[in-house]
Formats: sequence, C-alpha cells, structure tokens
Amino acid sequence: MNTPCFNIAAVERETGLSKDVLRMWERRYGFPVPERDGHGERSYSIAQVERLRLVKRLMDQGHRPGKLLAMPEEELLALAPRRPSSEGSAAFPDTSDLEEALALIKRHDSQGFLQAMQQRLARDGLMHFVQDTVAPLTRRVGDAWEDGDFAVFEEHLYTELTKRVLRQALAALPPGRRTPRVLLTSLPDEPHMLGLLMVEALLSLEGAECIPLGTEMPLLDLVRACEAHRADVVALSFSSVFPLRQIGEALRQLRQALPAGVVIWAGGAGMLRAQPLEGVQTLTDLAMLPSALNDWRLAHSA
Amino acid sequence: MNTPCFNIAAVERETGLSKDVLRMWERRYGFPVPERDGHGERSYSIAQVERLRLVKRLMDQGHRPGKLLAMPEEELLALAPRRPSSEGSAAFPDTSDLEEALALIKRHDSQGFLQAMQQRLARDGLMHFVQDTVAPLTRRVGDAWEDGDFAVFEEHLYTELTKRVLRQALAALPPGRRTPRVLLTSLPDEPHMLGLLMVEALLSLEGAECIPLGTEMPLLDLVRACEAHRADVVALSFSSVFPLRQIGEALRQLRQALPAGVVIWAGGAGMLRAQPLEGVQTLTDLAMLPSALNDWRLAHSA
DNA sequence: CGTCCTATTTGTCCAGGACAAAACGTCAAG
DNA sequence: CTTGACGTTTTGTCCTGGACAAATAGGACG
Repeated sequence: MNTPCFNIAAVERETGLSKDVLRMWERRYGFPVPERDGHGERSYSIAQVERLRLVKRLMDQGHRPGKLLAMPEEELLALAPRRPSSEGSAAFPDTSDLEEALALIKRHDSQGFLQAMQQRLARDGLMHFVQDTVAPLTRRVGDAWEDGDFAVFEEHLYTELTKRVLRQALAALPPGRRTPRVLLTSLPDEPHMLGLLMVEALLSLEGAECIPLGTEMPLLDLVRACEAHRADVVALSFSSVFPLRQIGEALRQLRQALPAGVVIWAGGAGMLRAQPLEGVQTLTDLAMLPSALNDWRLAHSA
Repeated sequence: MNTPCFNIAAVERETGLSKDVLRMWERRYGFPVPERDGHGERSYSIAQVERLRLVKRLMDQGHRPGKLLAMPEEELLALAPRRPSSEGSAAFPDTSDLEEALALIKRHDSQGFLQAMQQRLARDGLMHFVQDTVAPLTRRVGDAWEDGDFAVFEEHLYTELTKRVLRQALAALPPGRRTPRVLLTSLPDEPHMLGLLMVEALLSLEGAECIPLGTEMPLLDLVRACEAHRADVVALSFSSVFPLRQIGEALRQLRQALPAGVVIWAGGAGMLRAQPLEGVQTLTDLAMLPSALNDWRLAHSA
C-alpha cells in the first residue's frame, strides 16, 4: 500500500478528534477501522482522515455522529451544504459588499482583500468598521466553513489578514492612562483571536485601558496576571467551537479564584448556549459592551 | 477541603502534560496522587498543579522526570534558576539595551515597551531590528521563562506586543507581485508566531511574496493551500517546545505529499536537534535566509 | 404548543499491560 | 582528554475493554 499513513496522534491533530473518541467510534460504529502497522498500532489512510474531517464538519452543523458514521459515502456528501446560501445573510443591508470581500479571500487575493478592508476602515471609522464589517464578515466566514465553501487555510488567511488590519488601527489610537483596566484573553483550547481584537478596538475607543494577553492563558496564570496588572475587568472570549462543558466549570473556578472586586466579562458565540452564572457578566453581542462599560463606571465613580 | 480542584483534563490544559503522562507518573513515581471525587475520578489540588508546572519547567531545562518527582519540595525549588544570569547574554554587544526592554515587560509597562520597540525599529530599520532586537530578545524571554523569571502571562504580553510592532512594520512595506511565493505557517501543536513574522519581515525586504497563514495548519490543508496559492516555497517554524519526535515524521510526510517543485524550508530552535532530511532545507538561523533565497532564485532563473 | 419524563446516545474517564525510542552511563580506542 | 560504540534504564505513547454521567431525542401529557 503506497498511501501515506497517519498514526492516531496525527489523526487527532488533523481532525481535532481525540484519540479516545477515535477508538470509541471504531469500537461502537465500526468506522474508521484503520490498518495496523508492524507494532499493532493504528494506521489511518488519507481517505479515512478526509472522511473524518467531513464528519467533524457536519457534526459542527448539528448532525449526530451515530447517524453520520452509519451513512455511505455518497449520502454524506449530499448533506454537505446545509445552509441556504442566500437566507441568513439577507438580514444585512450591505451583504453584497461583504460577499465581495469574501470572494477576494476565496480567490486568494491577499493584496486586494487588505485594500478593500483598509478602504472600508477609512470610510466608516474604526467603530463602524468593527461592527458592520469585521463582525458580520467573521460570522460569514464561520458559516462558509461549516458549509464546506471555505477550507481551513482560507479561514486562516482571512483571520491573519484581518488581525493585521485591526492591530494597525489599534496602534494608531492615542495612548494614555485610562480606566477601567481590562485584561483581554481566552482560556486554553480557545485559539480564536479576532473576537478579542474587536472588543479591544471598541473598548479602546471608549477610553478603556486594554491589556492584550493573546489567547490560551492557563487559569492560574490568568489570576496572577490579574494581580500583576491590577486589572479591574477580565474579558474572556469563547467561540462556538469551545467545548460547552468546560465553560461553566472554568468560569466558576475563575470567579472563585479572582478577588470579588474584579469583574468578569464573558463573550463570544460560545456564550449563547451557556447558562448565566453568578458573578460573571455574559456579553453575547458586541453591542452590549458600551453599557457594560457604563455600568462599571457608574459603580466605581463613587 | 475548601481548595478548588482540577479534573485531569483541566490539569492537562494548565500544565501541558497529557492525561496518559499524568496517570503514568502517578503509577510509577507516586506523584501526583490526587484525591478522588464522588465518581472515583481524579481531582488535583492547586498545590499539586503548581508543583507539576514547576516540574514541567525544570524538564524543559533538561532535568529528568524520574529524579524531579522523587525530590522533596525544597530541593526542587533550589534547582529553579539554572542558568547563570549574566553568562549567556554577554555575547551580545548591546545586552543592556535588551535587558531594559525585558525590564519594561517585567514591570508590565506595555506603553513603555511599545515605545522602546518602535524607537529601535525607527533607528535601526526593519532588517536590523529583526536581527539584533527581536530575535535575541525572544531568545532571552524564552530563557527567562525557563529560569522562572518570567511567568506565562509575561511571555504572552511580550509576544502580543511584539507581534503588533512587526505587523505594523510589515504593513508599511510596499506591495507588489514578487517571487518566490512563500507560504508561511506552522504545523498543529506549534502555536508560536514570532519566528514566522521575523522570517516574513526579512523575506519581504528581499522582495519575496509572503503568504501568511497563521499557525497550526493541518498537513492536508497545507498541501491544499500550496496548490491554491501556487506557492514556490513552504516555510515552517518549529520552536524548541515542539515534540522532537513529530518533526521528522511530519516533514517526511509533507515532502511526500507536496509536488517535487515546491521547496520546503524548516526553521526555528526545534530544528537544531532534528536530523537533516532529504528534500527539506533546514534553516537554523535567520542569517541563513538570504542565501536560501538566492539559491532558489539561481535555480529558477534559467 | 409547551413541559416534563424516560430512553438512548455519546464523550470522557479508569485500570493495567506492552513496547520502542531516547537518554544515560560505561568502556575501549584514538 | 576526547570520541565513538554498545548495553541498560528511563520514559512516553499506544493498546484493550469496561464504566458512567451528561447531553440529546422522542414521547406522553397538560
């Protein structure tokens, strides 16, 4: 067999499915059943890995593994585009503009995309740029990925280029000592940065002091960072990919570990499905930021 | 017991030690032995997690787990600062300047650090800035972390701020169609971005067309990205944290999957320990980039 | 149509065993 | 004193097969 083969750890990296899950699926559903190498270890073919990636994507759309893994190949492919391509996005007035930007990424035209974004930024100003361009565009990219219209590398390119535009805009803002001091980051297993940058942009415009700590900060380090920076607020981002199970537990633990005077803001698509929690403010939309900021200022002006 | 507790998955996230390793250490070395919760599942105390983090750090310095886990607490702490703090860095002429920038991070003075970096960038130009400031500073930050002088959140802050400076400088470079087309990224489990940005800066200055795809690109997506962007070169970064075992296997697989006409450049501290591989060019130092670029141009000018 | 309850699905955890690759130490030769 | 070959120990990853709780679907009932 000349097909290159993946061991179970490589499949975990390629698909994001844990080794435990891969073995369990094999035991329970009879797929994937990999070859074994000389040492009796699993060795997956490229075709199996590709199919697993498809299954994973369909699961993110809401399908259940038990059904998917029992299906023959053709039926699986027929499921691929779930979302009616014109419906969800019709709510936005300037959809055609967004689709244009999307098409530039799809055409792999980095320069063109950067230019288009810079132009919109200059035209609308940072606040509207974030609210009306970056936020909906990021949602569209997520949808396109779920529908199979975007590959991982296209999503990565979009993310990387957009981060640059936002960071550039942020650097142009005037510095200075502001309040409150907001620590921006995410917990381990949450690598998405764009949401944090959007929040940083809006908060900076409103005169808050943002301390960007990147993504994937372990809980104990987050607590120490909070002390060291004398932060007033900790803002965390949870994307829809973040395992729902962990959110509640992590936030509870964090709330317990942080001083009561420190406010926790939790935002991102992942928070839509999470239950509200005492001592943690849930911000499901960027539009909720200004009022949260006002609340803090009112409570601390006395 | 009022101490908040971590389940085994949380410990994996906090420490970076896999569940398998945690169970194996418990079985073999008798540490850590966690409590059990109502369902018989492991529940680690904060003290155990802190100690595991210390052990992990000492292992990254070259100590062996068998010894470390047998030691009493005090002895472990005595090991902490291994590196003579003044020796390794004495090789650089302007060490004091670097230490100053480091001190700004240590003092959590983001504004001051950004200013210092911007100033050096303006003074030296992008090329010398990368070679004489960013590269050695990043190494120093890595060393400081190994010595316990830097916390994770301080390293994250350094990384985040420095990324901004570099990206800003990159955005200021003139665009245009250049050759070769270089795809920049890293494989899954390698989240470090700074090395890639340094490479991008130097290559862009030399007139190459850089396609930044961020970090952690699955192998199969990398192959597809390469086709889609008609890349001439794929440049990969491996930090010293990247599991050595994977490097050879992944590069071999990638080499097989990519067309022969596509050159692979592999760089970063992780490549210092890796064996050379047919069809993959190893670049252990930024200074090797220009000649690699020249080689490509000579080979493709005919 | 909404709410409660039950059955099924599904992911994560556990124990304990096996083994190969890496690291170490030893010894001999240059 | 350094270098290289070789046996031993250490160490991480993989394996099997079992258990269980949380999430979800499906159905009954108000």
